Amino acid sequence: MGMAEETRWLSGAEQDVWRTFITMTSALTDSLDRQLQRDAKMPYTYYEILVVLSEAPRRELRMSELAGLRGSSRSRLSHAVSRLEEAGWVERRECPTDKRGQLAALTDAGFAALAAAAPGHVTAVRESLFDRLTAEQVRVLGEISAAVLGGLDPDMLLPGNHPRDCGGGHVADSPHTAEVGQPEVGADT
Amino acid sequence: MGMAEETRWLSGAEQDVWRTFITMTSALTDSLDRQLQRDAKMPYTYYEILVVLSEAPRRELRMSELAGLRGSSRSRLSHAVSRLEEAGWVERRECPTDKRGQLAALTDAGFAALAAAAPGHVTAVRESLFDRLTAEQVRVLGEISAAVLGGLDPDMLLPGNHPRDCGGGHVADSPHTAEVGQPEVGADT
DNA sequence: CGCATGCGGTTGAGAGTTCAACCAGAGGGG
DNA sequence: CCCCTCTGGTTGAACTCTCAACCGCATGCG
Repeated sequence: MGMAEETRWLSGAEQDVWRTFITMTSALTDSLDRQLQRDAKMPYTYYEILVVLSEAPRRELRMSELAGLRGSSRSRLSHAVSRLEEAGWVERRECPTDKRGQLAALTDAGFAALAAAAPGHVTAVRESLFDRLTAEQVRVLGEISAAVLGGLDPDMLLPGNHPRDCGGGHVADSPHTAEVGQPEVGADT
Repeated sequence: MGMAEETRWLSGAEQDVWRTFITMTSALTDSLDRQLQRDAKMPYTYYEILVVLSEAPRRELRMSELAGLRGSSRSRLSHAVSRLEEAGWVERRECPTDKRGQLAALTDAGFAALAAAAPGHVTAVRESLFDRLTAEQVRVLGEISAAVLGGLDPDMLLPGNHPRDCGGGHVADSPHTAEVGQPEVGADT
C-alpha cells in the first residue's frame, strides 16, 4: 500500500465530466426507482431480481448464482428474497443436490407482477436514455461501460462474501451482461 | 396519462448497452463508496456535502441551497447534517435574514477530514474511470451525461419538496455542474 | 471414521434514504 | 390586523443495504 505517490488531481474539464456524469447517473437511477416504486410497488433492485429469475431455466436459481449474476451480496439477496416471498412473488425451495442450498423461484404472481411492471419501466428507460442519444453515442456508451466495468478491482466489490483467504481466485468473467433486459414477457422485437 | 401506446421494447443491442451501463454505474458507485467508507469513515453522499460546503463563500450554505445543489431531498439533507454534526464536521447556525432558515457550516475539523479524504477519492475516480478511457470517450461521456441529465423530467426527481401545486415552475437550469470536483484543498492542477 | 476447514445461506444490529406528517416563520390579501 | 397560504426545515416510522457473526452441511485429510 505505498501511498507515497503525488495525487493526480482532475483537470477542470475532467471535473466537469465527472460531476455531470455522477449527477446524471444518480438522477437517472433515482428516477427509474421512483417510477417502479410508484407504478409497481417495488424498488429497482427487486425488479432486477425478478427479471433474472424470469429468464432462468425453470424460473428458479440458486441463491448464490442469483447474487453473483446481479452483483449483490448474499446477505442483501437473502433479505430481498424474504421480502419478495412476503409479497408472494418468489418462493424458496430446497436444493435437491445440496442440502445447504436454497433455490429462489419466481411464482406465477411474481411473473404477472413483472409483466405488469415491464412496459412502464422499459418506456422510462427509453425516454430518459435512448431517446436522448444518437446511435453513435449509444455505441460509445456501450464501449465506455464495458471498459470501466472490466477494470474495476474485484476486491473492491462484494466484500464479505469471502470470510478470509480468497487467494488465487478466478473472476468468473461475467457472461451475464448479455441477454438480460426485457423479462421473458411479450418480448417481440 | 394515455397509456394506450404500444410499448417500444429495447432492441438486443440496446439491451446489451443498458445492462452493461447500469451494471457499470452501480459497481462504480459501490466501489467509490466502499473506498471512502473504509479510508475516511464517511459515505460518498456525505463527502459530496463536504465538498460543496468547502467551495461555498464562507464555507456555509442554507440547507435548501445545499439540498438543491446536491440534488437531494430536504429530509435527507437534514438527517445527513445531523450525522455530520455528531461527527463534528459541520455545524448548524441560525440564518440572520430568515428566522426559519438554518445554515450548514463546515468546521475546521470537517475541512481537515475532507482534505484527508480527497486524495484517495480522486485517485480512485481516476483509476477506475479516466485511466480506462480515451480522451475522445471522455468527451463523449460528457456529452451523453449532459444530454440525459437535461432531459430528465424534473417532476420525477425530488418528490416531496413540493407539498402541492408546483405550477409554472422554472427549473433552475443547473449552473452548478461546473467548478465542483476537488474540494478547495491543495487544488493545484 | 473423526475432525478441521470451507461453502451456502441466514440473522440482527446499525446506518442511510424515503415518505408523510408536522411546526414555525414569512408573505399576501381582505 | 387577522387569517390564509406557502416556504424552510425537522421528525419518526418504514424500508433497504451493509457488516459481522453465526449455523449447518460438504469436503478433504490424517
